[in-house]
Amino acid sequence: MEDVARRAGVAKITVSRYVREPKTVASKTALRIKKAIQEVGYIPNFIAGGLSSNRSRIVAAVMPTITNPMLARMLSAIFDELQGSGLYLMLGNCGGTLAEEEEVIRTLVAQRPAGFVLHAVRHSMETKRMLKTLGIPSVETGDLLAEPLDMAVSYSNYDATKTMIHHLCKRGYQKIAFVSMPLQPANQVGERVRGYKAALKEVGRPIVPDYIYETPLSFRGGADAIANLLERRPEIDAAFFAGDILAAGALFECQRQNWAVPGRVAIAGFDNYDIALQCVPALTTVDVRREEIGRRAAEMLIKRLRGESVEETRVNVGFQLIERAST
Amino acid sequence: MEDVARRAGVAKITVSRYVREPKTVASKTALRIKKAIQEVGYIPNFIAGGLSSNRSRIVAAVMPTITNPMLARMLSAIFDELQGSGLYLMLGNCGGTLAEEEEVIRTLVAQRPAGFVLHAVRHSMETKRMLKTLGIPSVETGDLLAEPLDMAVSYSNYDATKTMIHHLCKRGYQKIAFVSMPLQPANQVGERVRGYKAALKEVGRPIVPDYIYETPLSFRGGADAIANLLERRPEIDAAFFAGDILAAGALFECQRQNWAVPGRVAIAGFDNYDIALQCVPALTTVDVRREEIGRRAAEMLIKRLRGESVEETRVNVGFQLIERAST
DNA sequence: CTGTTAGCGCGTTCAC
DNA sequence: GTGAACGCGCTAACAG
Repeated sequence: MEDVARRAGVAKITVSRYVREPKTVASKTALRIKKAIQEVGYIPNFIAGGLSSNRSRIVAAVMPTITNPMLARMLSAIFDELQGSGLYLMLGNCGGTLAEEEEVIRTLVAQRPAGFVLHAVRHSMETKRMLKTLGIPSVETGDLLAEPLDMAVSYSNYDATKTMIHHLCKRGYQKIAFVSMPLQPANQVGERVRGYKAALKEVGRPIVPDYIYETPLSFRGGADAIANLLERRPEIDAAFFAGDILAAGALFECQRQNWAVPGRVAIAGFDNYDIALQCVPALTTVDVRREEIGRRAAEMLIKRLRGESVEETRVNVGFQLIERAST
Repeated sequence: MEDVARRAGVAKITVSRYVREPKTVASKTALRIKKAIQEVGYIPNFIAGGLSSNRSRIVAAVMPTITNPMLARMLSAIFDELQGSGLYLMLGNCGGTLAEEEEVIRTLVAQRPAGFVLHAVRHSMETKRMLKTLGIPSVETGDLLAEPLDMAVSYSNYDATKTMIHHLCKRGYQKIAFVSMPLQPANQVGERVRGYKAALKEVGRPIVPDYIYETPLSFRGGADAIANLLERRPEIDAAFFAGDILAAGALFECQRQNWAVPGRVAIAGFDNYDIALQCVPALTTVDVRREEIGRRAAEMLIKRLRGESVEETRVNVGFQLIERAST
């Protein structure tokens, strides 16, 4: 940068201003600087800039996994939005426990990110302390918590599940199973189980522990679930899967076993992943607009980083029941 | 850090050493420092450290998209490996052209990443210049290029496709279509088309332009492809899809249309995604170990960053033809 | 609109 | 095994 300044016959600070806000320097000067930058092949160093301005351009996203297509979609939306504002995206993997998230955040904060996107639905005291101490804004995306750390954009897993179970009841199904990925302290499964139980209670049905099944989030997991459930409890006539991947896996198993869907068993999913529309029969599911969650989460962070105030810090993007042939 | 040093009765530099390499300070001193760190709630700042040591802990991965499950798997493996060495992962989105990649890299280098993982198969001159000027090591993962920029871990898209087409020929299929995502200057589609054509040539079959079809990488894209191909060219009796997502979408379309697979048309995929094994019939496909590519790419970068020399800079992880019921 | 001065929080280099 | 001085590349704050 020194080099550039000399060539352009200005002070370093003027070059710095040109790099950050080209409009703040006179157009003649700007032109000289531009030329000098090209001659020297200057590549700015935002790290050094961040150190001196105490402001980094990095946003950290902490997710349980990125191989889940739904999270990948959200992450992608976050990324696109950040990119438009010259921000960078750094990844963190938080597993399913508070301790894991704390550990990841402890290492991430050493990079002094400008903001955090957190997908976990709960956080340790130490996590909260670190974010507070450093004054780093955050957006939570996993569920619409009553009291977010800072900001939140999501939907209610509880309501969404309840709505789906009510739909299955209305369609006349009597014995409804609930299948999900393993329950973890920090994931949304707990809220979904709550929704399932609440719906059954509201229509006066008993809660049968055997109808609740945890399995890995994969096609195979869904297939195993439906096979096991129907073997142990043949009276089951509908199953809700907390993820279309699970539901599709179950559907494939039904095809292999020649169990009619929804004749023998109705199948409902969650997420409205592409496959839910494309598989045969198409799956009833819940649409959650992950892209919108990602986009708005990024927007809120960006606003905050610009120093603007964010009026709505707890945004509900809602969900939508999508009825298709599988139920 | 000053604070911590005072409390522990040592100089800042000793604290610094403790943070980076706890073993280099005497155990008694270390204990005092540890205590002081906890008391103060000190959070190290690797940004500042990087500025002074001219070494960052960030690795940038530049991919065309992360919503592709295959890339997500690779990315996840990269991430896990980096995490073990205290490195961070930053994302970049390179689209399909050299210019897009150049632009993304131009902005990413401002964060002075310690290394790059590049999935594109070609790069602009300026991209090469930037990486060279800054001396940033890189690993390419998109294809096994003859002359990588620096290091490369991948497989041959050309060979893999050729192997698959030969398999279809051996199984007796006569009119074989090729379906892929849109060809872009920097993606692997070109290599796969080359493999398709080479295989047909080797067995003395004509190359019919109508049999080559580009479609968006989605279930819907695969469904549209098979529907259009069979309408316009009913003689087609097998189709290779450059992605299991496409192949599965085509399979779903066949189920809707009651076209027997492989009776009416054989379907082959690429990637050995979970769905290929689970759908009915299971899909013949090519297994590419994305996790291994990601893991080894990260390993090579880590070695390089440690100052160790990397003997094998061009690693072929190979591929494997998986024959299943769909062909 | 542009320049000067001071310092961000560390690590490097040498010394002890 | 530990410490002091200096500087990494840039920007805040103020002045002109």
